[in-house]
Amino acid sequence: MNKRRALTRDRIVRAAVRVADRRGVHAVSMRTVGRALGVEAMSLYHHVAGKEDLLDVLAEWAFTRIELPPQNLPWRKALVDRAASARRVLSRHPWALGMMESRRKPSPALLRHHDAVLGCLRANGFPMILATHAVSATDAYVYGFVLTELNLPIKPGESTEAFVEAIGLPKESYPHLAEMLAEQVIGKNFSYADEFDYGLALILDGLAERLRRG
Amino acid sequence: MNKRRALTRDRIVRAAVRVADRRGVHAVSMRTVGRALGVEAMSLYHHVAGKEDLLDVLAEWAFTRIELPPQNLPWRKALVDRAASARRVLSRHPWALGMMESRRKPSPALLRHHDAVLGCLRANGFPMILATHAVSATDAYVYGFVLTELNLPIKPGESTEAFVEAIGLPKESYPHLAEMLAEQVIGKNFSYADEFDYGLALILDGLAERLRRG
DNA sequence: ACCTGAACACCGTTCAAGT
DNA sequence: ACCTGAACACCGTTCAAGT
Repeated sequence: MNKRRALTRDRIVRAAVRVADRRGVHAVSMRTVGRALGVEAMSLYHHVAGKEDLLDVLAEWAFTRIELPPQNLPWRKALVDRAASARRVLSRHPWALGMMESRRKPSPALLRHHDAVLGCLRANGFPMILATHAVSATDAYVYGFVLTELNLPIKPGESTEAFVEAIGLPKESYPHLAEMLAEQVIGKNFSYADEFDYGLALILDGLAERLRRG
Repeated sequence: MNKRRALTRDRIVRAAVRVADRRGVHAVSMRTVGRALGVEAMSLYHHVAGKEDLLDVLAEWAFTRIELPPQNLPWRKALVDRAASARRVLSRHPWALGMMESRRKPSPALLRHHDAVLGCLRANGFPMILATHAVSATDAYVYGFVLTELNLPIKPGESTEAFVEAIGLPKESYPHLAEMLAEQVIGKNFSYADEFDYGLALILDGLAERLRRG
């Protein structure tokens, strides 16, 4: 059914995203993406420089999904919204974060994003230096949180018992970890996801304090 | 020269680390690691379950490099030291962070690490809940910062001009980014690495405040 | 201009065979 | 018990050939 539609860079990216979402980045190959489009692997080379280029385009695609903050939003809400949006996108497409480390040039989508956030902070009276700190700190926190979240042995829906089970290691070796689990996880409806807001608030409170002090 | 030495899991990991450091994770294959040991790829299967297992062991190895904080250290210094150690290790072995997303069970080294940090915070009077927040927030920040640091288009030594050059995009499209570069980067001896301490201080100040308030 | 088939040098992994 | 050679089903990429 795809046979008649012309091959475009855009159709290729969307097919690659589909493959990556469903079967992981490791499954993204010139051949699987070609197959998903009903086309030979070699046809892709007319629209994409090669595998590396395909992965670059994939990373770029993910960053365009993250919502840009409106310039006139209060800064705290803008940063919270942006963090939530980034977290949502990166959680939905786990391959995107893993690719950041290996990609080269900063993607236009990332630059556009940083520019918008800086603009919003400036409009809210942030000195440029503080705006830079704010972007750097919140960015790092969001990326890192998603990274550890993806690395957790359980998915959001699962029971905390499954979590403890998954770790399942002798109490004696990890006394404080065991205490932590006993106190906060077992029996409680602990959700690691809630940690996100707490840590973000730590950073935002710090920024508010420094903005106030001038 | 390696011909006579018996093959062990340990020698295999060290060879894999060497390959990953020198030529990237993508270059780590059963065949290249075998070659590095003067052995056929198939020999590795007697000590390692397969490629996935080899990568797990590689990730585990990296985390064992991160220094554990002594229990009796003041909490703030302990967290700063640990952040610095983690950052150093993950920067030296960039493949480690990229692998977190795809690995399964939490590594013993990671559990041991968290246990030690929790222990140190508890010894410093942290309620368990606050200690959990502290570990979660600083962990996320450190991982995320290293991730963006690795993703930067320049290496620490290079000039800021090279940085601006590398971005090299029309001022009109990114007015605030351009202003930021003009104000803080060009001509100044701006170092993105310095951002690390600022953001970490934001988090640690927040924790100190919450510890004081009880 | 766009797509393809065959070919090359690589992968991970299995398995029967060697020592 | 440990190592290997050959084989299988995969990769990315080149290139000459088709339409």
